[in-house]
Amino acid sequence: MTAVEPPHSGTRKTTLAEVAAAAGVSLATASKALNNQPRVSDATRRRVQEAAEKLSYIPNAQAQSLISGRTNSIGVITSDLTGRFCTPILLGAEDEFGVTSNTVLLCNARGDALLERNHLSFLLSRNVDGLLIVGDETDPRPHLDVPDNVPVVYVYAPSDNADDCSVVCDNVEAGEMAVNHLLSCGKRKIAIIGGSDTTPNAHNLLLGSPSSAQARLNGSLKALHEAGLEPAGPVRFSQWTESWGRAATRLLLDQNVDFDAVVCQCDGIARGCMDVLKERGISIPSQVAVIGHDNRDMLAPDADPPLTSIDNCPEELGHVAARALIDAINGRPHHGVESISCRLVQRESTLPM
Amino acid sequence: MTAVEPPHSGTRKTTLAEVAAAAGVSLATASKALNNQPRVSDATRRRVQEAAEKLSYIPNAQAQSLISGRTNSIGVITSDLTGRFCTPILLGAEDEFGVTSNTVLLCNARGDALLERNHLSFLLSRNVDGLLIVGDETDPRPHLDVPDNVPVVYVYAPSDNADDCSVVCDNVEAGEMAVNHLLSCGKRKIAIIGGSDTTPNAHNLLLGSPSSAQARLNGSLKALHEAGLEPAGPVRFSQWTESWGRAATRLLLDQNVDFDAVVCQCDGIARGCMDVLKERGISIPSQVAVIGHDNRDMLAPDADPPLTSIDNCPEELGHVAARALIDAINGRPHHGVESISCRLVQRESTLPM
DNA sequence: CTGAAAGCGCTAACAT
DNA sequence: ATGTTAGCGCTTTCAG
Repeated sequence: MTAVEPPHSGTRKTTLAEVAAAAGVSLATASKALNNQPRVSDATRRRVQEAAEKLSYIPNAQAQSLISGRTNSIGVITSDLTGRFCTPILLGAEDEFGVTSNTVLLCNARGDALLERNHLSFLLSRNVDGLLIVGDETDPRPHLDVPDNVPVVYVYAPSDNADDCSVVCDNVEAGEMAVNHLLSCGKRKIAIIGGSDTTPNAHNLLLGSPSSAQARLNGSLKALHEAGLEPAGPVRFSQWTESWGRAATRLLLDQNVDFDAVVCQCDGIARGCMDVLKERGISIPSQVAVIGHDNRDMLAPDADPPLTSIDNCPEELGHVAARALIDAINGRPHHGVESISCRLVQRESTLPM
Repeated sequence: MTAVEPPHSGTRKTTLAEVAAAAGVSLATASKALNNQPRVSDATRRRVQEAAEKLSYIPNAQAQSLISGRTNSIGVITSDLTGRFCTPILLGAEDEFGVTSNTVLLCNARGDALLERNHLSFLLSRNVDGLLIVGDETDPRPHLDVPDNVPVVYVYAPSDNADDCSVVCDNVEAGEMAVNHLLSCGKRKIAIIGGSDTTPNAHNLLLGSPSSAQARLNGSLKALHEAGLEPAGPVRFSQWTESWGRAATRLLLDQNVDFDAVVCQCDGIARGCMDVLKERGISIPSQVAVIGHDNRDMLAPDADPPLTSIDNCPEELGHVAARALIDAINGRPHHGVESISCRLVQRESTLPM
């Protein structure tokens, strides 16, 4: 960490007083003129605006918010080191705020609770109008203690306090969607390769908040049961990696499980699965169809054949979360967990084209 | 005298005045006490700190920076929609700024020049102490017109104004490094599969700033020439995708090019290349070694075999850029382009292990 | 329609 | 060692 010195004496910014002087009016009039307040003659207004333009006047947001009590900025605390969830969520949030002219103060807590507290008090001292807490897992995270005039929305990882507002993606629906798609393709013997099943702790069990692996599985099982089916072979959990996808697929094949489709709980697993199927000369999708989760950029569209996948729509998550936050800032807080629907992206790993 | 309210029931934030009153001291003393200024007795200081703690006092950053003239915040404008470059760069910058003292205002311009200008004036009105402009390509980008008391550092995509400070990764060195590693593994017949060669426009030609594909190629050719070698087969450019990697590799094989190693200009291409090699029964790395660029999380480590790759160290880019920005904020601006070294990450696609 | 004056919350000279 | 006072740049009554 490098030391920061006192301000460098550089060119000073033009103040409103200077603009007023240049336009030959008082401070108050200049302020009204620039803020489109009513009690200013058109001629004066124009004169002030021209002076401001000429001096390239930029209003001081600090001074403004000292008065208004509003900063038109929101704080985002994330623990997402890859930017995978965070970036699309921020994009969505920016879209929403764009209208209101808002700035995002971004902090990365790197999953460290202490760092998170530091960032939090920092953002509070900056008087952010609201907070977006972006997790990188679907498991619930501890409620954050924040003065209750500052609204908070939890994104991706919900708060463990049911009264808080959380926006998450619907992994149960995602699991269902995967199976239903395969069924619609005429597949009936559907195997499932799980991701990493972080055993939910007592806390999460109480809340009934399973890991994303469990949630996706629950959805898939539900869809199977509704069709009067059971998964082909045992469902195993290990990691969210290609190598696990390879290993799990080899297991299925070596144990002579009879299957014509595989739900892989992430695209990496699906890629590993496809590799092994191709290695064994099994054609995709005619003999075995493969579907993934997450619709990851580098993994799904460019697979061979391109991989059908369930997109969690993180950008939509950002939109909805931002809207909830704006509502709360405007005095209409949301409560509880809001689930965002996923989207099926059909490609050739399930559809012969 | 206003009653002191507990933090959770109060709507208004506690001010320093309230803390001072609670501690029975003046405003000035309270300020000194909390800012560890010298002229306060230990007893008083403790009393004030306790009062502040009890009232959960949070200083108002707006008021502070109205006085100090600095906001302890920097603005970041990015056009990186995936967060791939931006996130690690932000992490590096956060490290450098020290988590407790600085905030990052993040804006995404989505490659839109107008939106960029909007964000820029927004950040300026917020009096950011400096600006980090993060591109998503290695090609130079237009210089940004900013009042010269606000320092700017361009990251990843350099400014087209040589007087500006830019921090970029050294793709020439990366290209060299890839070839030299293969040479050190005993390979001599090295093929190269290029990425997307965005034809540099007249502007870039003048600046001598080739695309990253060209830069990497130049480095690789340099290393080959120094070893008295030429690339095996023609070097082709198309896209940064796996399918191009597959196509290019098939071309090499079908045209009977004699090669024992391939430099792929990104990990996706390398993955496609490996797939085709395996498909044709060519063993990696004993018959043909494969090396990629970028060391992408989901692509390189989990390939089969794991893919050796050149890491562009974006986090280091963030560190260096942040340091340059801090220097500039402190009145010691950097000028010109600074190149950051890459790092070779050895895995089994080049090394039998 | 325009301007003088009172702060927003805080720090930094200057008293005491 | 502590208190008083004058602003930082701006908006907003409230007089003219």
